[in-house]
Amino acid sequence: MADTWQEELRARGYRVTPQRQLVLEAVTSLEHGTPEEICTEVQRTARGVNISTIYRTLELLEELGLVKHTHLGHGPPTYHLAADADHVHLVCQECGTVTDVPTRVAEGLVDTLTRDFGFETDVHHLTVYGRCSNCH
Amino acid sequence: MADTWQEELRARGYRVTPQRQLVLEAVTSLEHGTPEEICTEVQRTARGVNISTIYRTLELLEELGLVKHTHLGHGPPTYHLAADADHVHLVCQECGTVTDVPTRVAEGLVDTLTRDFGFETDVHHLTVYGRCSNCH
DNA sequence: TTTACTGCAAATACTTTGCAAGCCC
DNA sequence: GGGCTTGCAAAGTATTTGCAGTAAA
Repeated sequence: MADTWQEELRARGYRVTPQRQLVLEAVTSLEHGTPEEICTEVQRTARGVNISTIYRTLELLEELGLVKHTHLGHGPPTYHLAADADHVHLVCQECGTVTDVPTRVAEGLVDTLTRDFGFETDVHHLTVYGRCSNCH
Repeated sequence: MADTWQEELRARGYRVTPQRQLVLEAVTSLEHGTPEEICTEVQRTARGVNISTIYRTLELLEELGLVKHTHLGHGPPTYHLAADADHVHLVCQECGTVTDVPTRVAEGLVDTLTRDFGFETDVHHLTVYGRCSNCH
């Protein structure tokens, strides 16, 4: 399963470029990152890369199902690998800390929404706000 | 319990102004609204009110615990009365529809997070993404 | 009168878009 | 070589801030 995504790109008429590889690597190594942070990470290797390329690339990678994003509050969205997405974000409204917990915690919620409302939950996009154990 | 919030304002050294009353009324009648939408609603009564006043007022009303906001996706946040907040938002990633369901559906999740992670969930700020019954 | 509040305009943050040059295939 | 991609700059959308005039108490 070496370079599947590259082939997938080409199969769809897109091209494999250094920028796209770098963005995917940055998302991988950062685990969680805003477009700005990803841009900074990419620029450690290739200085010329523009922020608008980051936005365009993230949109493309998301369309391909390689990365996902979540809204963790006011600011810019956070991107992460779709493959690493098996967790739910807990955001502390007090200190801003983000904790990852297994999606298993939302099983009951998912079942209820499916059963009672016919709603198919995207658990990987779930963010829960509240107070972490340090802040109460 | 007529004018408690006005007294609360004054008690804290703030002032009761027509703008603040109008914003609260707009949030009440809209049920859910972005700052922009609230501004438009307010301006149906008082044309001169500026969008920056809306932002400042919403921040104040939230600090007082009268209104709350949620992030329903990319765009601007949605404000609603704290008193009306007893629901969870289901956002369809396909058609964009927002459905309100009782917070009760998240009981299990809340309990698990409290028990296993010491995390105190703010259910009223909970937004669940996925596909609604019409979109799959 | 005192000083919080507002409107206005400018600044800031985040994201998108147009276009000519560049590079993948 | 064709056309998808990129960098750059400019425009667009969302929000914040400074300041001087206005109004609540």
